[in-house]
Parts: sequence; C-alpha cells; structure tokens
Amino acid sequence: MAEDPSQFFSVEETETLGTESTVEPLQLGKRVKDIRLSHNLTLEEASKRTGLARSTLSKIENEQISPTFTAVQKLAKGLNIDIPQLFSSPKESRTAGRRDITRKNEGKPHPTPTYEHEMLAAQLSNKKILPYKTTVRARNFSEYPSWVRHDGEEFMLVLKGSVILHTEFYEPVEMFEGDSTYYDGGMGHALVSTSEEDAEVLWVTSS
Amino acid sequence: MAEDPSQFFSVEETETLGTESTVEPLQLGKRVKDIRLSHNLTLEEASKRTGLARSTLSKIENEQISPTFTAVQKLAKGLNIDIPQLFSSPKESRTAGRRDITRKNEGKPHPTPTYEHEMLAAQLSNKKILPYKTTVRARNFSEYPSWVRHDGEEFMLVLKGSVILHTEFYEPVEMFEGDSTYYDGGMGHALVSTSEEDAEVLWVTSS
DNA sequence: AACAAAAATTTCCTATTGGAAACTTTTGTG
DNA sequence: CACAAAAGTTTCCAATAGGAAATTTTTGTT
Repeated sequence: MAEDPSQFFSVEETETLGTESTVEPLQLGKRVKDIRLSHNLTLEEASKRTGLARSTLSKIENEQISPTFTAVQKLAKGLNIDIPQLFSSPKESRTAGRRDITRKNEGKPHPTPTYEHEMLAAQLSNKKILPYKTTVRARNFSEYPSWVRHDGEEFMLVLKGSVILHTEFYEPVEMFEGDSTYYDGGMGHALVSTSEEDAEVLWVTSS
Repeated sequence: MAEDPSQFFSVEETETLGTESTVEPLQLGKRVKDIRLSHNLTLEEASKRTGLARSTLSKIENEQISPTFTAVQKLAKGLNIDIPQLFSSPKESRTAGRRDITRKNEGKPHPTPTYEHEMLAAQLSNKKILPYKTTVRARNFSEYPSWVRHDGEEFMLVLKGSVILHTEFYEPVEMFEGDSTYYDGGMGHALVSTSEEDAEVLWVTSS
C-alpha cells in the first residue's frame, strides 16, 4: 500500500553493532546435535542423509571445527532444517513467555492522511507478526502518491464496510466484510474505501 | 491452545529431501557483495570491519571458496547483517509477486472437536503468516485434554461473541468482540466460548 | 559384571580455506 | 590518453576443514 503501517511506526529496535568482531557463542554444534537427536538419528544415519562424513558431523557437533558454508548447506538439506532457523538467534524473541491483550479501540493510534492505524499488542516489541486495526479513509486511488514495496508478507481481513484492493500486477478487486487477502509485501498495494462510512480492516504484516 | 490450527493442518509442505545432497546455488557471494556495496564499502574497509583479509572477502564474493561458519559470523557482525537474513532463501517465499483472496466463509475447512478452523489464503504455501478464521465450540476448559506449546507467536482477534482465553502463567481473561491478544506460542493456551452462539475469532500464527 | 554390537570420537591424511603480498584492473585527473 | 592511486584479484603458503579407518565409549543383553 502507499501507506503501510510498518512504514510509519519504527516499531522494532535495530541491533547495535561493534566495529570489532568478537564473535558470539551461538552454539551451532549443540543445535545441530539437538536437531539430529530430535529426529532420532545416529551419526551414521545423519551422515547418509547429509553426505557428510560421520567424523565431520561429530566434529561439528563438538565444536571442534567450523563447518564451511557448503557443509552447513548439506546439513540443512539433509536434516530438513532451514538455515535461517538454524542460526536464528538465541537472543530469543522478547515475546517469550508473554501475553499482551489489547481491548477494542485501545491500540496505539497512528493517523496518516489516508489511513487511521491502530497498532495492536504494542506493549510487545520484536514481534514476528505486526497486527494493526486500520480505518480506511481514502475514497479514491488517486489520493495515493505511489505505492510502496517492502519486505515481508501481508494479510488483510475486512472487518467492516467494503474496500477496493489495488495491487500491482493484479486487477483491483472489491472486498467485503469477512473477505481476506494475503500478498507479497514487495508488490505495490493500496486500499480504498467504497462504503458510506470509513471501512475497517485488520492488517497483519510479517516482520 | 490445546488445539492449535498449526497442529492440525499440515499446511506447508515440508521440503522434500534427497538422500544425496545436491546443494542448491544460493548466491552467498553475490549477496555479500551487494550488501558491501550498498554500504559503500571497499574490500579494504570491509576487511577492517570484519577482520577478514581482503583476499578472503574477494574470494567469498566471487564464490571461489566456501567460507567457514566462523568467517560468516565475522562477516555478519562486521557488516551488520543478521545471519538468518543473510541466508534466507532465494528459493524465496512462494508468495513472491502473488496475491490470494479468500471470500467470506470460503477458506479451507478443518473441523476438530473443539474448534472449527477455516484456513485463509490456503492457495499460498510457505507463508510467513498463517491466518485462520476459527469458530470456538468449546464451552468448558475441561473439554481440552491438555494445552500445547509450539514454536512461533500468535495473534488473535475476537470477531463475534465472547471467549475466555486461558494461557499458562496468566489468569484466564474474558475477551469480547474487537479485543485482541498476542502471545508466545510456547505457552500453553486454549479458548472457550462464553457467548450463546459459538464465538468466532481470527487466529494468526507466525511460521 | 562381561561381552557383543552399536554409536561416537580420534587419528591421520588429503583437500580446501584464509591471509600476506604480488599482481592486475579500474577509476579519475591532468 | 597517459599516469598514478585506488580497488580488486591471484598467487603462494600456512592453517584448518573434511573423509576413511582405527579406536574408544556407550548401550543393551545375558
């Protein structure tokens, strides 16, 4: 959309970085071992699946060597794990063990010319899912300067009224209460209200 | 929840795996180079930041060597990129450039004893966000055998009726139409309808 | 507890990575 | 377009990863 919630809120902090490379632990070996064991595989079996030697696997698990990227790829493929997941931080999500309830109309407001965004679960940071309840004021596609593309994926559900969904590469579609859509955030997109009153939608973007 | 959508649908295909590891391209070198250039760094500067030799960086960028994991860590730290992102697949999300619209009550149904799940955007696989419209039939927490913990995070919005949200570590809370919640999927959780009719919620889980 | 079988680790060797310096290419300035 | 400076690549060697087989440890059975 020309105005996407995630464009307006600086919701998630960015990681700070030192200029010198003290490489953190990130127990790759331990993780690999846990995964292998959780699949109930012996080194021998894991070796067959990954194409890496038993000895190599053992050394990786015991952190005796730093596997090459090629080895990591084989590992990931053979044990059916995806690499991002394999490395994704033990600086785990701040949501761990938490819950946040947002009562109706009590989200964190953020108005823009064409939308009235209300961020839900605003107490929690570093969320994997960013939920907004949004009121669509625009009545005309021309009110949008140009649409924006951004990373991630989006889901939208019409809560009240009706809208026209404009998306790059596709024909505009009218959507009514209860209809929903899912699309690549990388495609330009925008919403226009077609109902008497302003339309309301739930907008969810992946981080 | 005792019954989580993601527990019941085998929604996303699991990657098939050959027993032999023909490792896919994944242009790591190109990516690294793009990132370096986007920061307007010369190899010399990147070398200083990462602690890797100019020559090593060059070879990595030109895919002449497969860096060790240690090297990758230094790279990531020095250039301020996070490793998951660095690797996240150019076998990119099947959502790329796509859009899927689900009309009201036309999701892919999946009934269970206590919930009536309807998966939205079921055409798209490998989604980062998994949206369900769910009818809550349970009237009593005792209908749940035991609650389940799983990876990822969840968002829930009450669409119709009212429910009690049970979550481990927290007191149960009654939620009404328009209320929403966000929580760690790793906490046990379950929903009970408290309205005359079955309650309806939108459930969204991160993949 | 003693033994055999299975699993994991270590050794030893080859292949590949990583770094210093030489070399080549590109950029930009008169 | 010649030249110098900067950027990038290649070479050569030392350090480390990866694989086959030997060795050790663990597991399970009597």
